[in-house]
Amino acid sequence: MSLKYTLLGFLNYGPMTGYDLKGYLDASTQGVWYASLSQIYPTLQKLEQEGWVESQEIPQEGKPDRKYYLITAEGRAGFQDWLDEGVHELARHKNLNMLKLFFAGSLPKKRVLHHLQVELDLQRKQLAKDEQSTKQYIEGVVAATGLKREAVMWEAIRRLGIESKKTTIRWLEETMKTVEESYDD
Amino acid sequence: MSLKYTLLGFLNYGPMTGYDLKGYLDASTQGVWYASLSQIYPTLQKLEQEGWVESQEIPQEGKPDRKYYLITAEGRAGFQDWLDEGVHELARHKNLNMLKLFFAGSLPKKRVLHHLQVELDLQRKQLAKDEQSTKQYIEGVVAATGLKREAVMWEAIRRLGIESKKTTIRWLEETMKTVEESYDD
DNA sequence: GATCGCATGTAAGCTGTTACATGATTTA
DNA sequence: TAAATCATGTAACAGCTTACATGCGATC
Repeated sequence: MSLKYTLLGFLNYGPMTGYDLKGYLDASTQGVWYASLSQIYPTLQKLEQEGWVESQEIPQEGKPDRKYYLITAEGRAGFQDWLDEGVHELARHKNLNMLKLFFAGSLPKKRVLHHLQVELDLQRKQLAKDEQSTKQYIEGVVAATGLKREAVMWEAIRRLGIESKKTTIRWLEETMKTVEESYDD
Repeated sequence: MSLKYTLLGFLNYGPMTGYDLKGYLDASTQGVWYASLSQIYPTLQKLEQEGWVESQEIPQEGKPDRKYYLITAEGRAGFQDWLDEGVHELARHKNLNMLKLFFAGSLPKKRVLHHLQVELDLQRKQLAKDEQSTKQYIEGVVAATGLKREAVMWEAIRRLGIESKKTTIRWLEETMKTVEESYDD
């Protein structure tokens, strides 16, 4: 269960709430991992049962109490073991949008171009977001926490996200041309 | 349930067994979709219950009978509806290997470089496979079935897979350099 | 006045993985 | 002789999504 290690990885930087974790996850991992709040909260509870994290509630007014999670020594050890473990196969991603394009041969040309254009717009919009926001975000976290060394890999993953999106955008542009030229209706 | 549509998409080209479908899926979608046989077989059974496919058993000796699935008119219509439906958000992939690299700041330099090198080897090996095999595979299917128009998108997806892997390889090489230069232990 | 952000969760259900079971033939 | 290929599946479990529930304060 990889979400456990994702959460543990962030808690290793400092105590946070489930809500905070969701924010960090969305803002920093460039889509390398994703989870919803309704998966995060129960996972934190399981981690607590296993003794890998502890929680501490801070009362608030007008809002639910903030429930901070802190990584324990066992959690830290478990996380380091996971980190150290070798990787031995490629990730297999699933991409519903590309799956649809894979099968799009039986759709009218106009509709294929429309699907491609929608994906292109989405990718461009996301790239613009990534380029302006994530870098500042990382700099902010480093300024606040002093985690300079970690920032090397965060920055690397950020670059990977940007380069991947650029590759996809180039591919979408080229594929639109190919489709325009390659068949009739 | 997207596996349903994936299977239907292939069955739309012609009757096949579950085992065949697994082969096509692995060989042609460039990791755009993935499924195990133990997910494919029950999914085909569900599709049959829903009347979107029909099956026909061909006896064999020494091996289990081959069970061919054929798409029905309802299945074809359902598939076309799905294909035609607009897409409105980006896919979110999860990549365990990259997640580990994201957190690798607390690992010794040597170990980070090792993880990067393993991933680089895997990506290069897969790229080599894709470059030689998938193109021939597509040409073979077109020769056998005459699905020329479909081949435009298959070929496009194949190029996307190759370009994505090249981008990742370039990133891994650059990141190894950055890590070598950026910190001490 | 409606939606967004903050902040926590639960419950039901669907999706997907891993391990198991069978067994002949072919390849390394 | 061991492993891979062909060919079908089942059962138990883990992972994940969607819908629901609550409620204040701030912004549009």
